[in-house]
Amino acid sequence: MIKKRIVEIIKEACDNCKEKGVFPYEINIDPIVEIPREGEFGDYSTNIAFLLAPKLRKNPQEIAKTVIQNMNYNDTCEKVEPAGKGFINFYVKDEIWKQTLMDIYESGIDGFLPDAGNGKKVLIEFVSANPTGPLHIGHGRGAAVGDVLANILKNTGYNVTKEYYINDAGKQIATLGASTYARWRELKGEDIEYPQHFYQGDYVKELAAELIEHNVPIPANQDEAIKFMAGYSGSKVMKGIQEDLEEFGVFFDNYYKESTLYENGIVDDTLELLRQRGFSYEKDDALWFKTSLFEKDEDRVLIKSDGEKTYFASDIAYHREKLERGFKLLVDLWGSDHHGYIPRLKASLEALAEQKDSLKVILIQFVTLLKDGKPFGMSTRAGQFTTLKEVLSEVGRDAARFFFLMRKSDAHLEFDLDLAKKTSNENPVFYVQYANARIQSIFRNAEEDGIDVDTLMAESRRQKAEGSINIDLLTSKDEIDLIKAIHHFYDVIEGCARNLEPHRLTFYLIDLVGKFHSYYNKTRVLKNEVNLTTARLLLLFMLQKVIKKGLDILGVSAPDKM
RNA sequence: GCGCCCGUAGCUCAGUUGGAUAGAGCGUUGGCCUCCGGAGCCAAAGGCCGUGCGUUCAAAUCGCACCGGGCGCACCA
Repeated sequence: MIKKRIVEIIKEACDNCKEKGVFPYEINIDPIVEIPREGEFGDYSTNIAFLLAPKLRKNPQEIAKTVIQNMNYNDTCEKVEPAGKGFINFYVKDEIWKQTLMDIYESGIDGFLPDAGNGKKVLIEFVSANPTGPLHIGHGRGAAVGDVLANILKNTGYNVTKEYYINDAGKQIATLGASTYARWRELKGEDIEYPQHFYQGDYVKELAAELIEHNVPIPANQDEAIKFMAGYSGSKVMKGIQEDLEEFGVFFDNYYKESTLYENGIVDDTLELLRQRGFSYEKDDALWFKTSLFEKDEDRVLIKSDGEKTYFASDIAYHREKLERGFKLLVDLWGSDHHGYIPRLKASLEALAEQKDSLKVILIQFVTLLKDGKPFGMSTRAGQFTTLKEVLSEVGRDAARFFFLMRKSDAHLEFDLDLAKKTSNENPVFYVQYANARIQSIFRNAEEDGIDVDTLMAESRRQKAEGSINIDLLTSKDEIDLIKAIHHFYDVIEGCARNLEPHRLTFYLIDLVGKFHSYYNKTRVLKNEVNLTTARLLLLFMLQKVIKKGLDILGVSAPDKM
């Protein structure tokens, strides 16, 4: 990593300044090195002079000059310049850039990616839709974001577990049972009123019809029948959800049932623990948690006056259980309408384990479907669904996943169905995939010229050892820029992981691929002088590795032909 | 009333830990293959970064107030 080398160079320079007595004392700040906006400010820049200025009581421009004078950068940079009001800009040697290309080849793309996680155990919980109806498009967005985030964390050295939490103990499942029972009686010819608060979707009728069709024996007692149907419908719906997720390319390591928390006494244990520590109290025949002790929020009910436990109670138990399973970082993806729930849950983790910061909640904003430029199918009328399944069959997995990741997750997303279906440059999915197909096409043509790209790579590796490296012939600005862009994959992935923001990868890929398309248009790869062709093929080889890896993390396919 | 998110080009949106002259796609206008895939490329036009005040060497980014949009504020799940 060149950036790390730059940080070292700066630190060394500061040490030199101290030794020579230029600085009165040891400088102990981590210099911030960033990639400047494209332009004349070099490959990297640091603001360290600004940070030192108040301490040394000197003008930042002067400090920048002093630091540079005491800097040994010749191994990495062709020049280092003071700029602006006190920036220090680093211009990395082209040879170094080219060298990193070979280094990435040596280490492989996986070895190249950062190891920020260091094996840390992460539990990422997402979707977690109640099994009372099919997944809708909002769940799809959560599924895409969660799955890709998991991929990113896995690729940066985290030990990741993906989990789906099933609320199977609450009232909703009971209502699903009652709904199915009511529909079942209707189908049996009874004239009954179907209550407003029951599930309105047609899938309930279908479930009831199935029961009749397959002659499933129904208990005669009404309560037992409802209970039976709750179990039946719940597992059927859950199965459907799993099938939809599978089609979407999302697989979970665990499905964790709320009911197991009760069966294993974890909820009662947790409540007892809170009571012992004095974080709960009784009022109006209910048991309350002292949220206000930890967060700017009101106290919340754990056990209602009728003796029933709230969802909050089991959620606390669930998250405590996550910590006890050894997870150090808990990532939850919730619909943004649940944002008000964050403080109380964090408060509970603080109360139980002083670990409120180990919980990171990512909010998923709403998705609006657009068709013919107009919002579509978002009726609030009960029972009207715009299901994930429908969207998938309309636009396919690749476009759906890619589109869900084109916005940061806490921003509204307009999902343009027409655009997602287009096979043109307007559709960014195809734009990215097309780049890969184009490179592959060049490789196919190369093969016709008797060049096998894989053997070529091995060859260039040997040449490197002999000191005559083909990549020396990559001299144009476009080529160096492409190499830099390839190298920045590292920073992008690191940023995605640090901020838990997978959308950055999507933007990076679009940008990277744009550089390639531009390069392709002005530069001929094949049928040049043989060493030049070789050098350019090598560049494309590494570029393709990054594109494929990026798409792989997004869970989007990278076809060789389109 | 209280809280959270959002406000950047005509539209949809990026903008790194606060950094230098604000970025892309679409749309508009005008160009580019005898040539590795035109599902592509190049160029132009387009901006009070919602408004005001503050913090800072430096603010689209942080703080406060206001305006506008969305969403929450149950002994619901």
